[in-house]
Amino acid sequence: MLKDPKDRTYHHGDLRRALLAAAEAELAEKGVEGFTLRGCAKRAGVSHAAPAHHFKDAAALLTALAAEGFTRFITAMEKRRDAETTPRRRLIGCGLGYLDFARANPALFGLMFSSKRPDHDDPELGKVARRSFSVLTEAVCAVSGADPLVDRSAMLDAMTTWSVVHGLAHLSLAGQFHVAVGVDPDESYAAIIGRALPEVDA
Amino acid sequence: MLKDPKDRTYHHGDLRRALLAAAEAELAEKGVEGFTLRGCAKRAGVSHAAPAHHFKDAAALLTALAAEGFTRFITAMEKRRDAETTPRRRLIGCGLGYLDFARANPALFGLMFSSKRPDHDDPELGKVARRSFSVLTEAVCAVSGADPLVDRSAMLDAMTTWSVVHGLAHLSLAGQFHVAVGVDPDESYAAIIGRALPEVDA
DNA sequence: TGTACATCAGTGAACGCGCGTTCACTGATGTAC
DNA sequence: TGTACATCAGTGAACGCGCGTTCACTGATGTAC
Repeated sequence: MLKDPKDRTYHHGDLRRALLAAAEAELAEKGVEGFTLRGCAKRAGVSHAAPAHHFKDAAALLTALAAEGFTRFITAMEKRRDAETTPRRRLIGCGLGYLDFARANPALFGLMFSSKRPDHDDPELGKVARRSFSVLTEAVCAVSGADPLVDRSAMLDAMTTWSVVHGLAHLSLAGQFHVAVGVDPDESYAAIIGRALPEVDA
Repeated sequence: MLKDPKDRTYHHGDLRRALLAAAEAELAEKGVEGFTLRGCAKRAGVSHAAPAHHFKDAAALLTALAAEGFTRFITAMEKRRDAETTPRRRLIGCGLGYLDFARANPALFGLMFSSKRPDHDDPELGKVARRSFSVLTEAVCAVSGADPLVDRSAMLDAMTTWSVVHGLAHLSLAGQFHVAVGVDPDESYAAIIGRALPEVDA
């Protein structure tokens, strides 16, 4: 994460980006509760006063990081979804992408969903978070053929799918499923998501 | 939380219990990330050095609090379960108790499941946490008639139910379902849990 | 192309703050005789 | 029942630490002429 001293210039070039990367590493290493601005600055190789030029405070940095997390989260879901063809398999793909992201970025996932340190009223963060949720609900919609916004049963279907995937992600990260999951987690996870889905097509 | 000064004796009487209560209030007010030992001591009306006689450090206090949370969590599930008669309704009752607890104690729920500050390797905490999980899996078992420990499909059923309830709790606390849930959350929640259940009896 | 200058991004010393921890102490309690 | 004494639980002052924040500064960059 630290720059090569030979590349060292007085001006960093892209400290904002470097701080986001440092923050992510810091988060992974220390956890949300041990996260500090000074630690990020040190990791990015700048003085501890430098971040102030880019982020008002720690909350602002964490808010930006959470937003970046959500865009990567969306990408993870879309990637798995687009590898499938039937609506049902595409929906399960979204769920598996959701779980891929959570397992690959546990600390970031926790920041996005379980921490109060980011400013969840930030419009930018709210926008991208809502967009990520719509990826899942749209996939549910494609299975049931009904719009969750008008059809109550479709809404409950969407909430069910979202809940099972979200719960699976949390419990999996908490290490509750180690034994049960076995060597190929994807297979178990797909079976679990499938169980929570309405039996429309197979 | 502070004692009546007239009751004041040099020895507190039950400072350990008072500290646990103070910690819970402190947690609810400041969040896990803003939780401090000094704040607890102040709230309990003792000097900040007093807690050391009862808890080694903040992690020990939070570990004990999380353990207490799990026992109350178990009670919440059992209460709702025991109000029902059929296995399926008893299982849904467990889930609703799970959600009752999460909504009534959001900060404590977060401490138990999403924080790294308590010592999750503590044997006492591990024991009561495992016991709480078994309440749910036993109820699943009563529905399917199969033992999750031997039957793989029953295991997946248990994981599905647990996941959907856990995800529902998290998302509900995060405020994602406000609009969708309506005036009677229980009815929506029961419908969602029911959707994730195998169709054995009705 | 060269020079002067404004702007910007980073430095490093200093600050006050609240934290956990330590320690000598003191008042209350329990027990032995 | 009374006295002496050990033990225990809480006090309050002191400490060092890392935190966020501030501020005068300085080096790099971009632009006007």
